[in-house]
Amino acid sequence: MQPTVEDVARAAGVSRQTVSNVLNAPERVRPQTRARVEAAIAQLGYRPNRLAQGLRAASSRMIGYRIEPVHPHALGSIHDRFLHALADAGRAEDHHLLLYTADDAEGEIAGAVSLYKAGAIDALVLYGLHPGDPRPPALRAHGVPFAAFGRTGDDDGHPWVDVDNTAGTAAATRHLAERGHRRIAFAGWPDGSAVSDRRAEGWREACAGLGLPLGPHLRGEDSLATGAALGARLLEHPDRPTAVVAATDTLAAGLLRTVRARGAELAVVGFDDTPTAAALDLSSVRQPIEAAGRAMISALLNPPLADPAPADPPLGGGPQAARLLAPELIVRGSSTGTP
Amino acid sequence: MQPTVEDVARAAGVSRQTVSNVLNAPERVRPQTRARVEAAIAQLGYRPNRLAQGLRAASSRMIGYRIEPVHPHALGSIHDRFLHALADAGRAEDHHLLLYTADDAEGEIAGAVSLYKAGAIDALVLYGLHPGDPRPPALRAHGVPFAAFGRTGDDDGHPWVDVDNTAGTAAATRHLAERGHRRIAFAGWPDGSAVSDRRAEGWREACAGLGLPLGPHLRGEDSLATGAALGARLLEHPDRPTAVVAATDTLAAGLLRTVRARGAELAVVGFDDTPTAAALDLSSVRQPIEAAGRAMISALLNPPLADPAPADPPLGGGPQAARLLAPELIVRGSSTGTP
DNA sequence: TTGTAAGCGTTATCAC
DNA sequence: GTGATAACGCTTACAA
Repeated sequence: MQPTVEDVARAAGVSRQTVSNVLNAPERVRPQTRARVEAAIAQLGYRPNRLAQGLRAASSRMIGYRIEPVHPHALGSIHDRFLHALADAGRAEDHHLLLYTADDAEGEIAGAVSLYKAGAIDALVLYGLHPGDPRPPALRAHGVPFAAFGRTGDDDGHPWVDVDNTAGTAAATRHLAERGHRRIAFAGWPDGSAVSDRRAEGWREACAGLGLPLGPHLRGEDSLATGAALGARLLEHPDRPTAVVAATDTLAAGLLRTVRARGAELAVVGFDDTPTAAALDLSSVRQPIEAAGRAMISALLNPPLADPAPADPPLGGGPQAARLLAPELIVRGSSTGTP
Repeated sequence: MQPTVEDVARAAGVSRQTVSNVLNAPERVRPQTRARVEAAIAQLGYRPNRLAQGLRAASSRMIGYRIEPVHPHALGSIHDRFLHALADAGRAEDHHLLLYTADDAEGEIAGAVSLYKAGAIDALVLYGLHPGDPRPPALRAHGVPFAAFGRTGDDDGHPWVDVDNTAGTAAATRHLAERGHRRIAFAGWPDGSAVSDRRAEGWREACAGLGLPLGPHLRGEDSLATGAALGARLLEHPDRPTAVVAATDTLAAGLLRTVRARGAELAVVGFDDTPTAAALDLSSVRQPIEAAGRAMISALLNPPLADPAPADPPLGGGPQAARLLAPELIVRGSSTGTP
């Protein structure tokens, strides 16, 4: 059994509430008394019980996070970096992450709502958002506070943080142009993926800004095999590019495999700077995940959660701008040959 | 505000305790009454408050887990698989993971003790154990229950689960021998790493069992660059091997880079089956992490935590045996050429 | 400044 | 089978 306020009070020769005051409103306690209480706390190794605090305060100081199964195709991900960043940012605010699993988005919602209603979590962190994502509206309907890492396109009702994907591929494209490449392709996922679209947009805009013709825009699912196949298509393309920007490291790794297997010359830049990128000597765009984690926690704990006054001016504007974080290009050997 | 037992009781026209009985001892309640209460629960969306339950039961149903910063050298890791497995195994038992961060082992201990004393966690999961690891004795001294994934060599006082590293490299070695290799090297970390030692042992024993001469045993820190350097040493070795078993995928990837850059022939098998292994077409030994996660949770929640009777027979023997899990060799292109 | 009293939501005990 | 009472550990009015 752990010591309680009562034990501390007895040891210090004061009442239970004085101990509480020492912890929560020290200025109200005579220094001498305070010192005695603090000595007792230290000596007994007393820690306030978080469950009791939470029950009283109606706040568990826990943030829910659904951990997804590791996708077998994708090469390592930045997910573990994100999780660590989140946990670390929470530490400063005395909040912790509560991990849970679910089989699908529906189960994720049900699990989150259940944890919230049970008072196990105060809020939720969502990631991997996509257009039409069912989670934000569902959580909103159930009154579960949350912040999102990524956007769905309909993000006005909740705090979010995102990485400026467009800026990332634009930087990659400019880097390639600086190395002398004039014909730069892009490899992304199919159709309506908002992330891939934004990354393609950065490439397109950068090419336009530089006065370069637009190279081929290839699409395929995010796997190594697809990347390799796209590489073959690129090398056999009638209008063969000398460089390619890929929407992910996985695709880039596939491209690179084909390129290297054939001894061909094709500069490649990936996205995410996964550990695999370093292993393959692949240039890649690195997301500022640590900053994103801090921004998420801050978004969750500061205005939205603390003061949900209904008639206040909407969030937008100032703070929102700081939530779009700029990525950084990491240059390696895969993009530094000459065309 | 969420509904409470009281609300449910009022809605069902019974008393608070009857509601509690419906949840915790349904057989004691007349079916008719029970149905009425259950309807009220469903209609109100009532969920028992976990904080209140925890306070009452002196158990938070939370398991602490320190998430370490991502090691920048290592290629992806199996850590995210482990974490998911753990969280998923906990779900079945209605337990959740509480993530926390720390700067070093000392901070990890302090954090864990603090969380435990605060009633925020019931127990801890440790991983990355090494001989002389300060954590088990410290936690034991503070009375914090824990289970370890991995062994320190002095593991009698706590539940643990480990992967049979020796069996893994032995399987890799036999696989290479079957492909016709007669001279097989090993690349591991330096000195007293228990894990590397066990992996080297599997290779050594398998070679002996097969009547093969022992190839060179190289050592270096776990990085890509080191792997690449070891690869060069191997290719220039006076007694050049035709295959090598590496203690990690990171070392294997480095070896492979040198091998492929020089167009040399050297079969390589890694360890961990990280996503990078698939990317590099690298054969690798895959740890049964999902099973390990389940075993950890089970070790934590079943005998040790539920019934810490002091004078009982020690754990050893039967259950212990099942805690050493057999890995699986995943064969890919890096080891299927002929010597 | 310090102490008294009440309540957060749950469950176990014990009468009825 | 059901209902009143108490207790888990903490905090916050409020009174001394």
